[in-house]
Amino acid sequence: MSIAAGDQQQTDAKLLVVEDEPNILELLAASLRYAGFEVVTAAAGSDAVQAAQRHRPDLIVLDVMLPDMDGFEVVHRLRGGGTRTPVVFLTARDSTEDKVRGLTLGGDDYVTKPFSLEEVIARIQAVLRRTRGGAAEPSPRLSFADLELDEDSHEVWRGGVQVQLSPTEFKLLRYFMRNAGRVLSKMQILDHVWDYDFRGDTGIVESYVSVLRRKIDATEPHLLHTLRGVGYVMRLPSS
Amino acid sequence: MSIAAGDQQQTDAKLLVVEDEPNILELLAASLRYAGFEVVTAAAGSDAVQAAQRHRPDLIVLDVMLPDMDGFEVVHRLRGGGTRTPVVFLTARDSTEDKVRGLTLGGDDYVTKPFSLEEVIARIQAVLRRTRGGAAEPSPRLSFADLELDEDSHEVWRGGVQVQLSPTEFKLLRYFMRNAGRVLSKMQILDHVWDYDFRGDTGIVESYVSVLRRKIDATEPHLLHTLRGVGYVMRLPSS
DNA sequence: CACCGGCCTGAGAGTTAGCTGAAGGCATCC
DNA sequence: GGATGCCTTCAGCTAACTCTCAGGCCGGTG
Repeated sequence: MSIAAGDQQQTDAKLLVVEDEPNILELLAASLRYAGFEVVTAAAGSDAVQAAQRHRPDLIVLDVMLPDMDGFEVVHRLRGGGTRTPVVFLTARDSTEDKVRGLTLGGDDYVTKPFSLEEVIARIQAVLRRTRGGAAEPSPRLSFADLELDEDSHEVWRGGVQVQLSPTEFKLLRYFMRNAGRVLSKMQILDHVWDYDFRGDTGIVESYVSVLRRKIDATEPHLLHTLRGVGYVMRLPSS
Repeated sequence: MSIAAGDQQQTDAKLLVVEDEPNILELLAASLRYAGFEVVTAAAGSDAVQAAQRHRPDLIVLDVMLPDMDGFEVVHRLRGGGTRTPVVFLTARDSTEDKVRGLTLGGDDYVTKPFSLEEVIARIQAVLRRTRGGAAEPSPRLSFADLELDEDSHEVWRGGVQVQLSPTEFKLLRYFMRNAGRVLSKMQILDHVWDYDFRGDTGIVESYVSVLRRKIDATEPHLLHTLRGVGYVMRLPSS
């Protein structure tokens, strides 16, 4: 898989990632490190509790299904020990979401498998923003040139005019904006914006870039540029 | 990501939460903190009395059934010590309900288990309002655009015309109005508006939003908007 | 300048999220 | 004990979205 160098904006937050499937653990750890996080990992619930006590992470990414105990049990033990570290849960989509309920109460959140890296990183940053900055936060916005994107409300404006985007279009644009000025290959885009189990080819990236251009890049100056044979980049025209 | 920063309007009131079931204590503590309160906890009656004397909370959330002594005994000891801290009782929906009713004359209040967080927070704020602001309080109203909601009388108006809502519809609307401009996921709504033991899925949120739209959002401008794949938001249409 | 590979884009099939009316069950009121 | 209102589930429907594909375009290269 290919990974962007990008996404730093959180100042050195330390994450504990807990996941028993080695491939997914590796995928997460690598890309979260690239995204600027300090990452420690654990593959089982008991290890997770220990690791949390030793490393004192700012946030825990926690698979709900673990071999020895489930994610809720892990949290329960941590909370019993007095720690209130926020958690982002990873949960299967089909699992009856009974037990997931209650997660959105204490500032925690969840992401369903299979996920896209964009999704996970966005959730992690949102939870960190909330827990760090206290409660009364201004809406988190990305902007580039006269493009503006509200991560919370999923609203997008170009030159002050609001634009309607579908969920995938939104994730793609957010990825571009977070990595503005950086060249992104189609493979990279696929790996970050689409779910990790997506089995199509990069043609779909072309399709979505095309739609995105029509929706948010129809006016001068154009911001989304093709680098033939390399990928795409969001930047102001180099005149 | 889309969790509300939520519900602050009480200025830093300090709460003591007393409850012996760890899960419910955790649920309450986390979400009340999240709602902007300062929270200290106790799991038994004796601890509660001590904690009350040490921390001098503005209000106590008190389970009636405790392992060592019941809630009334706790209050009795506190009152004996001269403190007049207001109390919101938590009680099972059974005969003791009557017993609590007698105690709520002095400005206290009670909530029956299983409760919804909206309910608990609303009661806490109502009691704080009464005890802080003295007696002659104006009726507490929420308003957004030409929507108006009276928290005491449970009356609702859209554009000056009164609308009849069922209890659940009312709670749902109040939650939207308290978090106007903020995106709320169906899961969040379920967690806040429905009782914590509700075991259904988020389909019921769709049903109630549908009804609410018919009752309070049939006229322009529409205030309740769907963000596909994300949740709902109450706001004025953007352009 | 002709060819080739990469890229663009619109159309269409298939899938899913969300909306809504209907109906059963439960509690409450008269 | 019947009637009413409310909660909850469900199924049919619609609109929106995802993804694929094919035909055409464009740029680079021989």
